[in-house]
Amino acid sequence: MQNNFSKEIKAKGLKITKARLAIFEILVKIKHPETVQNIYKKLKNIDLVTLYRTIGSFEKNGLLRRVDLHKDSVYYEINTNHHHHIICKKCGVMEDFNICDINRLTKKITAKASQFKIINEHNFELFGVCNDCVKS
Amino acid sequence: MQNNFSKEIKAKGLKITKARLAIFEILVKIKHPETVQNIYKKLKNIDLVTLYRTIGSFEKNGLLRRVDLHKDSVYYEINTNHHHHIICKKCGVMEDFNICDINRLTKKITAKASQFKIINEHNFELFGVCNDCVKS
DNA sequence: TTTTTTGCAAAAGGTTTGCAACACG
DNA sequence: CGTGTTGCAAACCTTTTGCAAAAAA
Repeated sequence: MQNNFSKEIKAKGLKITKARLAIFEILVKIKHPETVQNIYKKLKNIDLVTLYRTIGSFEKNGLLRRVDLHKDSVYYEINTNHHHHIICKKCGVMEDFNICDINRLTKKITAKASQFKIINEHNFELFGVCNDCVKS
Repeated sequence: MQNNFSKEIKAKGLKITKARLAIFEILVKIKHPETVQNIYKKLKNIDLVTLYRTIGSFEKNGLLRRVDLHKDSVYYEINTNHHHHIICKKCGVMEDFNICDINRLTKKITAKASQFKIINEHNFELFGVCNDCVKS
């Protein structure tokens, strides 16, 4: 059982399985953050429990990023092309951006922090009102 | 029924009630982000359902911030003294920081964004390993 | 063949809803 | 007094757990 995504999964020390390949493929395709339930809807013949377990292990291994969009559910996104999101509080529309200056900021922050020198992950999402919702 | 917190609540157009004052007071005291369940434990004679509804309305009215710490539950924090958090991925210890350059960043970001000019909220949390956990 | 992963059923949590009683202003 | 808020019970939805069968290496 081999395809384009086997390498990424194997590189994390995980076994290649039908479920993992299918889930990884969906995540690569959708690009945008998505809920577990919506990922599940796109899956065929994979149990919801397996999806939860797979997402858990993908997240732990850094294949997946968890994104907080201040919505009811948790969203997950494939962890490539480092970027963040602006979310419209009115209609929910989303746009990506890639300015985040994280290196410069973490340097400044760790210089001041008393308990931390090592920072290796970050959340950064913006919320506002999209141009369409401003008009109406 | 009046105390120090009546003003803040009234300013948002909410009625002053026993539940709202009690919940607001707890949130002011704990300062750190906290789960609904833990806030509930500190409450007396207030139903969990009322707590959920109150948190919902406080959040909508900007009295409360929701903070994503990449843990199982959602955390809430009183929305004063703008700051963010560094969380240790190993032991969960948390430290505040207040460098975030949000104004400079949102200017750069909205200049490039195609669908957004107005940004009025943001998430920004860092994750790393605290100095104690590095040693052990 | 050994170890990990999966599916199913069921349990456990967390959050929301409907409705009648109550309290604020 | 009218409207918004609360408490209770129950529903609902999400996520986790245990265990036996199946699959990967």
